[in-house]
Amino acid sequence: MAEPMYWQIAQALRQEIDSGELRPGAKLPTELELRERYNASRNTIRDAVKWLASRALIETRPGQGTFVVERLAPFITILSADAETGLGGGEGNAALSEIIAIGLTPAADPPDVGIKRADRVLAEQLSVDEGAQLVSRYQPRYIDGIPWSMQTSFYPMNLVTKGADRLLEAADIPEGVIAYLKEQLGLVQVGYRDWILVRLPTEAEAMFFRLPDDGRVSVVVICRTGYSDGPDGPVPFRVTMSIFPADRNQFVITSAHHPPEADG
Amino acid sequence: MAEPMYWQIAQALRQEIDSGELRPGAKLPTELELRERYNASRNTIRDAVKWLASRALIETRPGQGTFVVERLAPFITILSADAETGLGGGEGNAALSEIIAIGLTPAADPPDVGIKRADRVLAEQLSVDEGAQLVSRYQPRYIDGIPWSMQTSFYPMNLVTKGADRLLEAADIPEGVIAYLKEQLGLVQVGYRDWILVRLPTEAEAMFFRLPDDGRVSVVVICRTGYSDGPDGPVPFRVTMSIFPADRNQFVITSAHHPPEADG
DNA sequence: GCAAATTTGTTCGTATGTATT
DNA sequence: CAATACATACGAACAAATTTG
Repeated sequence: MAEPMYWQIAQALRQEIDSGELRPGAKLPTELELRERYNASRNTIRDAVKWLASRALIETRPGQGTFVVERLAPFITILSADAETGLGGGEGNAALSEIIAIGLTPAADPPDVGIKRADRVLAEQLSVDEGAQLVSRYQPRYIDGIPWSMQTSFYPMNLVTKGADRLLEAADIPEGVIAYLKEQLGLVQVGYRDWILVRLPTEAEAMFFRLPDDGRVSVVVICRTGYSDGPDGPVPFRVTMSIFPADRNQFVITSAHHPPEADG
Repeated sequence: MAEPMYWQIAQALRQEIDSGELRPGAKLPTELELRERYNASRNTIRDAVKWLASRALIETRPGQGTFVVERLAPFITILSADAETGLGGGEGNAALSEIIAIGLTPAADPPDVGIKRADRVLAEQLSVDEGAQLVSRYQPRYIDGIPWSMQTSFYPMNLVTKGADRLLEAADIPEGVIAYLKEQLGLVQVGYRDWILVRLPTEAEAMFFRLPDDGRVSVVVICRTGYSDGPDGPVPFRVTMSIFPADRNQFVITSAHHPPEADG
């Protein structure tokens, strides 16, 4: 027995889960019962349980027991532009993306509006000086009441001084900011760049999404920079950072012609 | 003291890491030293260390000690088509994506070629019957000798019977399969759909990428379906699944006109 | 190359605290 | 309030990996 005992116990339990003997939502035997079944100490059983819990196969609930996790049906978000319907995958309300909503009702809290100085990354993305004033608009988003994404958009302050006053109002812009800026300033988004990365959630993100306290669920960060046409080429005018829990979100991007029946 | 001791110790150590007192690569005090410093038992110290290790802030090396992790500079992969240079972001050799390579040398092992029956997902993606014969071509990819991605492409068998014999050869197709299929069969990729998700690595993936044994590093799965023009609209002819470790890979997608200086 | 010292990994036992039913 | 179940914390011993002498 080259492998440690807790590992072997974990594999045995995993096999029960994989085989369907223990179905999602099912309660595992208590630590004391497992202690007897595998003839190991309670600490060893706990090590086995932790091995499975850190891989998101089971979860422990103090006072209740240990349960096989129930996989959430993933939300699928369309990131791409449909060439026919326009740029930016449904930037109507959701600035970044549109969900495949079949009987699901997306919602958003009114935005928190603030003024922020550009850090190095934002300054580079928006082609402004580091420390330049930006308008930030933060919105938590929900699907069927479940926290879905945290979205923050940043705009150079000169858009406000040029007349886009509503950027500073802490109220939703129902037609979408892209449409508002077009109407108000004639600013047209001619393209965008998405930058995707995966990292561990901050404490605030873990709290909002109700992620487990350990670091087993990452978040996907999608940072979209929108461009308008300028005299010397494209000029960035908005950066949107959207945060999604990685365990229940997937993304689809289409390029050029694609078939309408597009899901997995 | 509402918070447990191991948590407080973990926070104290995290603060030392965040403040730069403990720099990346630095060795933490040994468990015995921490035991004295915090006046706790070794098991409690170990719980604190585990808390930090599960969040990828530190790593333990048996026989050596505990060290602050050194962040790898992320590889950035371009997923999008540049409208001018053609479809599919440099599908020359790499089927899916091109890396921003500044002095980096990408490489790939010769492909493993196999025949596989389509499972439900592949059958749907490729619009073939479940169980239909597919050619699979698997290639591990490296950057500067470091495992970078695992890439598997699936093609309907009828491409072979129509004349694309080299799909069955266990040899690289240097000009790229897209170019080969165009030359050989006149098959043109007119678009594609990328499907992105994050999940825990399989055992084989963890081994190939040398990921830590615990489940703290996820992988990003990018599933690209390529389409050609058919009499009744686009027809899928290839599915490529690429696996990347989430801790050292980022992705960029551009849409429409975008500025040339595009990185973060 | 080997033996000793160092350091983390595994396993046991025990006691007490906290959350839920 | 009592019972149940997981969480925290202590102590101890031995094993395995690595470095050092």
